[in-house]
Amino acid sequence: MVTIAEVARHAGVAPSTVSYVLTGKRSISADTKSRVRESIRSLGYQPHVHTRGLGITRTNVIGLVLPLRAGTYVPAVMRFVTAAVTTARRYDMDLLLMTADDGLPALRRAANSALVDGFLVLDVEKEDARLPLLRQLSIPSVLIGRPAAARGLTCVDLDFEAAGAKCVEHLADLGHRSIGFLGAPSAVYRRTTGFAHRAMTGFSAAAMRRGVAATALSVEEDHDSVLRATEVLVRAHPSMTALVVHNEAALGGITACLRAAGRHVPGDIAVVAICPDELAERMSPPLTSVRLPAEELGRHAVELLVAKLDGRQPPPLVLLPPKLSRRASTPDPVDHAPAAVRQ
Amino acid sequence: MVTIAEVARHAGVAPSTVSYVLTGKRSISADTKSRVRESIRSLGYQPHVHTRGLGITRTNVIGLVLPLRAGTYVPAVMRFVTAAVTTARRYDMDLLLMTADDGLPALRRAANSALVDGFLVLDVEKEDARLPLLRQLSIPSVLIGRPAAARGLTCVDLDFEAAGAKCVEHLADLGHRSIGFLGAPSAVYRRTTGFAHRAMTGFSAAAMRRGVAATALSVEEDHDSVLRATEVLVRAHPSMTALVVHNEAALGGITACLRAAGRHVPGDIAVVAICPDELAERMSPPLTSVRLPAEELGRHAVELLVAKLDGRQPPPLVLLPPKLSRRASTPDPVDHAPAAVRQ
DNA sequence: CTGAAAGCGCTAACAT
DNA sequence: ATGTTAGCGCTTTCAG
Repeated sequence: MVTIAEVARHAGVAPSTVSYVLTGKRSISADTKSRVRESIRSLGYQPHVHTRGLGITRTNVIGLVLPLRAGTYVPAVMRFVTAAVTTARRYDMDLLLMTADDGLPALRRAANSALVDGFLVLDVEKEDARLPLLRQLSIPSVLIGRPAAARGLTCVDLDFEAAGAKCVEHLADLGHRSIGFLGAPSAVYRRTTGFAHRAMTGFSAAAMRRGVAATALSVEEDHDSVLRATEVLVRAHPSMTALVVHNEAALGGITACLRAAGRHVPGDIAVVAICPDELAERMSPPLTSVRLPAEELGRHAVELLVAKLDGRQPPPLVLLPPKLSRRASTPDPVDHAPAAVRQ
Repeated sequence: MVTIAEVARHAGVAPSTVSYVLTGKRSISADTKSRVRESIRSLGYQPHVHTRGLGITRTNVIGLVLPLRAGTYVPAVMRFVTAAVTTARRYDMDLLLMTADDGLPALRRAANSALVDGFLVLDVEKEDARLPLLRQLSIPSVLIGRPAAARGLTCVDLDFEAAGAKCVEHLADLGHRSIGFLGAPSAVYRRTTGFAHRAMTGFSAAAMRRGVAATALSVEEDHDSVLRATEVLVRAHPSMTALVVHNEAALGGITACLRAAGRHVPGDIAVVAICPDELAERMSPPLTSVRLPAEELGRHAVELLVAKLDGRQPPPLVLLPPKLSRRASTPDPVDHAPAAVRQ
């Protein structure tokens, strides 16, 4: 291993001089400087990561904090990783995937040892335990998600409130006057996960604005629960002609469950999903959906972090606007469709 | 910042004693141990990774070398990453995704600066420029792939030779006597990529053993090339009743192309693919396939690396046996099928 | 402008 | 079973 001492010997100077050439913290004669540079090159010297007093030298590594808790759906997380790693490459940076269940010690370790230049944090909860630490660390971080107290932090997220609203707008424009909402498992709402809550809020508020009847229900992950929820909705609200689904697990069986409850998609009931585009496209019939833009979120997150590392002051919050793609599950109203019923 | 010295003072012992309590590298009296532990807790001590003598202490980070060259199909690579990151977590290790196009400087940097404990190298070519460096580095590495000179290195790969053979065996068992092979683009064979070559070799050798007529063709990635290749095969070998396809890009259009050449799958011609299972399942008709087990390769690779880090001596080469899943594209022979023709 | 030398927090010989 | 001490590679005083 080639050390600073060897470089110094090779260049005929003191170790400290080499250090100063590297850090630029004091002026060095052009002659010495070039001699040291030459030695560095010819010996192939590489600074040793574990001995940088203050993070003066960048590591060009971004710490991506993604706890692999039980129940984490890894492929979904990987969509973020793919986007982040691709974007990071454009800035000549690498990604350290930090998957420890309890992030705190790992975060502290990585920050203190100057292993990474900054953090990207996934899976952010409303009252996230990691926030105080992140604020206090010397290296910057960007959150994917939207905690309650974002003060002093940078966040990227989909505007889930607008997403919920957009679903309602689309359906109301098509003439629907009674709309159901199938949300995440109730545990998600009980935890302070935020995004689920915000989508539901957006949905309800938009329904009020448009004078549309709205009924929201949380749905567990098992098939039975989906079946029961749809039946409840259909029975209690026979005039309901549209459904918004914000639950990827439930999505797979939704058409079949509605059919079991006596409703045909899209003839009897229209469906809009909030989910990744690929998923919506692959359903039969293909579902109109507001997309969950993992790719864009990942890309923006990296770009925000790079901006902070460069000393720029990026906006504290980037909220991606929702984009609705219309597919077969929300056709134009036809004459023989069940009459829309005013609330 | 709480240091080991402060903990020592607080517990009334020497710094080294604290260190030994932490590392467990020598026996400490139960009394002292608990006193030190108590001090650590009450002072909130966090080890500072910044100063570990020689790379004796591990960083618990694995460097995953995956050059994101132009043309790299990221989702395919991510299948390895997913498997690797999940397995690494089980050993309490993290993954550093090193995506620089030219791996050499990055490899050297990571190794010299003790950023990672070892490397996992993807995308290994037969004469890989990184091999000499990897051999000479002080940290271990595991290759996914199979270079020509594997001496001193550890490799994991699918046994592509057996995979090619397995396709032939299956088809020969069904009575086919003339089989075609559509391989990777010719550039892949010209480059020393190995796996393509080995699959083809296995195919040809098995055909010889079984006394089956074999015709191999390389296929470019564009649709036209697929069309042309199938036509050539069908025309030149009218008695051909089966096809082995080792080319993911060509797979999508293969059924249509055969149809255009006047052959129906599986009525007129049977098809076996070497590709990920998901892909084969989603085709219509679903294709019999030998699966490309990215998940297992990733898992094995991490496990081999961990073994080396623990000072164990893992086998230098793990060759996963091919697994053939039969699907609709290779039905049992029926009476009205074209008569099998002996060579 | 440059060297010598004292640490940084920690580990591992070498002592007892 | 524990303490003492000499480094690890690098930065940063302190002296010229």
